[in-house]
Amino acid sequence: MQCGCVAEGAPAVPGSPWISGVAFPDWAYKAESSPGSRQIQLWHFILELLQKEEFRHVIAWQQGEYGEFVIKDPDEVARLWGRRKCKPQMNYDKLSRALRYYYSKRILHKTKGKRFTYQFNFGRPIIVSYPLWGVRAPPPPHLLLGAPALFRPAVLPMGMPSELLHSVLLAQRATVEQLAGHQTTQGLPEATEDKKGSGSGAPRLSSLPAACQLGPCCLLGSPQDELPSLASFTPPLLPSNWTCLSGPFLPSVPPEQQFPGSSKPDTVLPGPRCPPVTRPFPGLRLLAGLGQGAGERLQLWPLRPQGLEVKPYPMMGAKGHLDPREGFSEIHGPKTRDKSPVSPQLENFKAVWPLDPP
DNA sequence: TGCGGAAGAG
DNA sequence: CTCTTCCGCA
Repeated sequence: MQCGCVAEGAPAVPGSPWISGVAFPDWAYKAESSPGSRQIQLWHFILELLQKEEFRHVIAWQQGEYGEFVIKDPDEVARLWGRRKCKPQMNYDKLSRALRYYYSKRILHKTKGKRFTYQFNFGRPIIVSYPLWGVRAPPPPHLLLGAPALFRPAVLPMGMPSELLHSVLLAQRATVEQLAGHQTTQGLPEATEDKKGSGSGAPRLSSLPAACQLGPCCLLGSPQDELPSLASFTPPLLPSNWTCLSGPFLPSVPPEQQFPGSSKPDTVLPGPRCPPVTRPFPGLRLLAGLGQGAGERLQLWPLRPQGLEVKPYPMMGAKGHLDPREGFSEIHGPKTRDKSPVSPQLENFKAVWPLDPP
């Protein structure tokens, strides 16, 4: 940002029509996720573009698969990226090389057979919190259900950095809003505090109340209070198979599988799994011992919309290393989504927020 | 088109 | 560490 070749194509510019009037939040540039100061990472950038309507002709989410996006205009994306990074010589060849590095980091993988199509590794679904539906101005559920292809459940990868998480949610919400023609005015993840990213090792989602840091996930009583920045998120469809937790609960998630920025050790304490549920999510059943159990995988089985089929999580090699695609578990969205029942009780749904893995 | 090694910059 | 740049290979 000092080279003067910033902006343009850089959504971070103030005043840009960010989905909710908020320029790309600070957290996207946090040192934790970006080496050496606030250098934006490519995947951040990609997400940025994906969120902006004006780039829809250049890059866009692909309907059909979760997290899949298509680079419609490789040269343009490269140009934008180059501009952002002050690398005038940037081209798609180079950019794609960078993207390929993400394969091994399990951030992305290539959608074979589809040109310029990549997919964020939203495998290993974990629960993504849904602050109350409609806490502020989010579109009503039916909107979500009405546009199935556009709202894939927020299936996020274990180890996904909260930044990505935010972005994804943001993106989904963007879509939702665009679709719904909604104009929400508030509520984006403004870099809620955080400032103190404390470099590495610090738990992200620093805006979480202390209580949430006790365990890998937490139920928020009042999202808008606890997680102001997320409170107004429009929740994507509920994944049919959620694994709430990460890190300590999934012993088999070796560091190599973590996403950048989340590979730091420590911090997230095992603590009480899901803290006392004050108001249990209706229709939810907690499987896998809240208390103990080998696998220690807490799964929430929400009302499963029929048609939602879920594949079991991929196993991690004993070695702990996964092939980029290995860890990708697809959850086929409502192929036969009969927009059915996402349940009327969604409004009572409590946010279950996975802390970043250590 | 896409992949991944190698070297190097910051 | 995250790319950037080059390049050979398929």
